[in-house]
This record gives sequence, C-alpha cells and structure tokens, in this order.
Amino acid sequence: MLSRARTAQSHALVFLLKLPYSRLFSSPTGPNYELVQLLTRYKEEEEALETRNPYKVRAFERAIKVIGNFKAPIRSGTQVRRLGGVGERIAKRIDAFLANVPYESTKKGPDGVLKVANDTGVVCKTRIMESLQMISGIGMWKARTLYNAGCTSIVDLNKPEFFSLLSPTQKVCAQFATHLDPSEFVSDNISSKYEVFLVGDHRRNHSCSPTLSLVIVHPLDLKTIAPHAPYNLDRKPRPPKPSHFYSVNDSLLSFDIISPLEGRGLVAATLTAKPQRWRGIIRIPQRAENGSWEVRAERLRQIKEKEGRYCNLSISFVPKQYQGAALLALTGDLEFVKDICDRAHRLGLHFNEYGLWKWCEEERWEFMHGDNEEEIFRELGMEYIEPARRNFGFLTTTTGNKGRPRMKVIEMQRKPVDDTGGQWKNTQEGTETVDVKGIQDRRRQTLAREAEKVKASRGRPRKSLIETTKIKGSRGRPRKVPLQE
DNA sequence: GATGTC
DNA sequence: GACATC
Repeated sequence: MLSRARTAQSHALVFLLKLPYSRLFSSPTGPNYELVQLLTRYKEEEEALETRNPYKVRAFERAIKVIGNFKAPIRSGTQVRRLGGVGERIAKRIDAFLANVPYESTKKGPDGVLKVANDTGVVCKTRIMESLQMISGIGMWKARTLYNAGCTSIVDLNKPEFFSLLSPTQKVCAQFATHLDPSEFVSDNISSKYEVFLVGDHRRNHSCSPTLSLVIVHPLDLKTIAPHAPYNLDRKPRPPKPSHFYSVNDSLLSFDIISPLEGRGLVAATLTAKPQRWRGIIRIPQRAENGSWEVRAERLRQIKEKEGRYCNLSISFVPKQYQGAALLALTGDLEFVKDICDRAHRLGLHFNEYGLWKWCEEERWEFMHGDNEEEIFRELGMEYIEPARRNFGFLTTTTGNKGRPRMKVIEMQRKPVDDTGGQWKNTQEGTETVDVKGIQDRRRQTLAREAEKVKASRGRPRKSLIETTKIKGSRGRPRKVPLQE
C-alpha cells in the first residue's frame, strides 16, 4: 500500500491507440502477405495439374492482385468479397485460413447430395466443431448439433437451416461473427475523465482476439466487502469470475460510457448491461469515402445491414481501490489467474477481482491490496510478470476437450510467438492422453521460469509490441464498394 | 474460380 | 441455382 500503480497506468490510454492487428501480417510486402502467399500456393497447385483450368489460374492471379493491393489487413473473406476478382470460393478459402481451419470445398456429389472434402480428403469434425465454438454462446453440444446438421463453418451459421438452430444470443453473435475485428476501436469514444485500461487477450498480446476487454476506473468510493468463505487449506480456491463488481448505485457506466457509444451509432448489440459491467458488440468506426467519419445514420444503417466491421467489447467498471486486482484478474489468462489464486491460497491468502485478502486472527478476511497489480505480485513473492507472459492456456488445452476452445489456442497454432520457448503444443492431435501430474509439474516449472526471466531483465521490462505498433493511420480506410452479405 | 444471364 | 463464358 506504499507505492502507487504507475507504469501500467501511464500506458493505459496508450494501449488503446495502438492495437497491433497489423502485426499479425507483419510482412515484407504488405499487410496481407500471408494471404497472398496462400493464394499463390493455390494458383501453383492448379497450374501443376494436368487438368488445369487456365481460367482458374487467372482467377487466382486476379485475386492475388486485388488482395496484394489491399491496404488494410484483411480479416474475413466477406471483407473483400465484392471488390472484384474475389468470389465465393476464394472468400471461403480466406475465411478458412483466418480461422485456421482446413479449407473445405463443398461440391455436390453424383447423387446430388452435398459432400464435404478438404485438403486431405478427410472431413475434420474436430476442427469444424472447434471453429464453431469460437462463437460466443456456442459450446460443444450446440457445435455437435450444428455439425450433424451439416454446418461446416462459421460462415454457414447464417444460412437459414443452421441459423434456426441457434438461441437468440447465439444468433446475434453468429450474425456479427464474420465481421469481428478488435483492432480498430479507439479511445476517443470513451470519456477522457476516466482511466481506461486494456485487459483480456489483447493485453496479453493476443492481437487477433475478437474481444476487446477494458477496465474503466470510476471514482466512487465503495465499501470493501470481504470474501464469504472462510480460509480452508484443503479446499481449492476458484479463480475469480470476471463478473460482478460491487454494485454501483447510479448508472454511471451506462450514462457516461455506453450512452455516448450508442449516440454515435457504435453499439450493434448489447449482451450484458449491468451497472458494473457491459458486454456487447460494437461497430468499429470507419471513414466515409471522402475521408470524414461516417455519420450516425450511416452506421446504424450498416449495422442493420450487418455491413462493416465489428468487435466484441467488454467493459468492467471498477472502483479505484480494486483496480490492480481487476487488471490482474481480467487480463488472464484463466490458467495464469488460477495460478495466482493457488499461490495466494498456499500463503493463507485469498485473491479475487477485488484484491488480495488475508485470513487474520479474528477469523475474517482482511483487505490487503487491490489498487496495484505489482503490489499483489510482490505480496505473493513474485516479481511483476509481463502480460504477454501470462499465457498459460496451453497447459490445459492438452488435457482434453473440456470447455469451449479459445481463440488463443487457434492463434498459437498458427503463430507460436511469445517467449515461452515455442512449447505450445499443437492442439490438434494426440490431445487426449496427457497425464495431469506432468502438466502440473510443467506449470510449476513455467511459473518458476517466468519469475526468473523477470528477474533477469530487471526494472520495468521492455515496452511491449502493443505499445510500439501504431495503427492510427490505417484505421477506417475509405471504401469504394460497400460490403454486403 | 469469377461473373453475368436466365 | 445451373450454366456458359472468360
């Protein structure tokens, strides 16, 4: 409780301005180099065939040209669908690539029944189901139902036969899924009187996560309420749910943050609206053809038509005294937070999104720290751990298929960056039989290693890539042809 | 594989 | 959606 939260705070707003989506495609020849490579590969494959179709080759060439000239990073096939030269098939190939699932061309068999084939000639049920579970609200069960009904991709979800199988929330998410784009939401939509922090996947450098998570600090001084359960060493602590902060009496979040967003026509859908938490889908502001920001009416029209780009937004409205704990709990990932909880537990402490608590002699929880992330680390005997190093998910993604697969897993498969020594396991095969003890050991080792690493690079570690990648200039590129479904 | 036409 | 044309 001595020092103030500093570094993280001073960079808080900076984070917002520099979301590094383009880093995904960091390239020698443009923002979509990987897509160009992909299409070039397809083109060459076609050329190599004895039965090659010269028009098909030319079609690929046209698409390569269009995509190579596209100035912004492409996030979905639909985005470039009607630019000319990119049709249904290539759009699908792009979507498959971006979702990191195998491309499946759907062709009718001789019997007229729709057959599914892919690159390997094997229908990959797991992959399809995993990709479907990327949609918020779709879990294993619904994914299986959809798969059995013949749905093969997220794009398929919007077909009436599959769409009708979805719950209302799933429908909303499915409608916007192909447009999700977390990268270009900027801070000038949120009142500057609040401190805003980036948390969640993006803070951990998972820049292609479709969810933008923010912690907004509010000035209200609220009474601190201790955790309910008594300390019990035998009982495993649960990681805090990023759910309910103490109830805020008035509707500050709604008035000061959400209403302005709505006023600008940025809110496409609201999924959760509580005084302390808002979750929904927002439209990413874009410039009109003449370079000016599009007007509200235009945004609303596009939302109605489901054109343009969208992103999940999650805002937690947090009192100052819990700010650090909230950052720690909401940055994740889940496995990392679990470790924090375990660690606290072993020390007779309790960690939740409100702070670090001590079980004191009067047999009650006493508030220790909450406003400062670093202080919580210190109290747990740890050095500060960079958000980018808090990606522990891979430790459990190998234990089986429990829960819904996360976006980060997909991203890791494609791009095992990070400094964890490339030990991400490819989650596709051989995932069923892994002994839990081994995983736990590895988890301990990783924690130890993390602590050492941080020790080695003393002081406030290097600025993360997030902070050095500006995208401001690339946002909201003027569009010649309005996108459509 | 894209596109225009029926 | 099937088909022809590129």
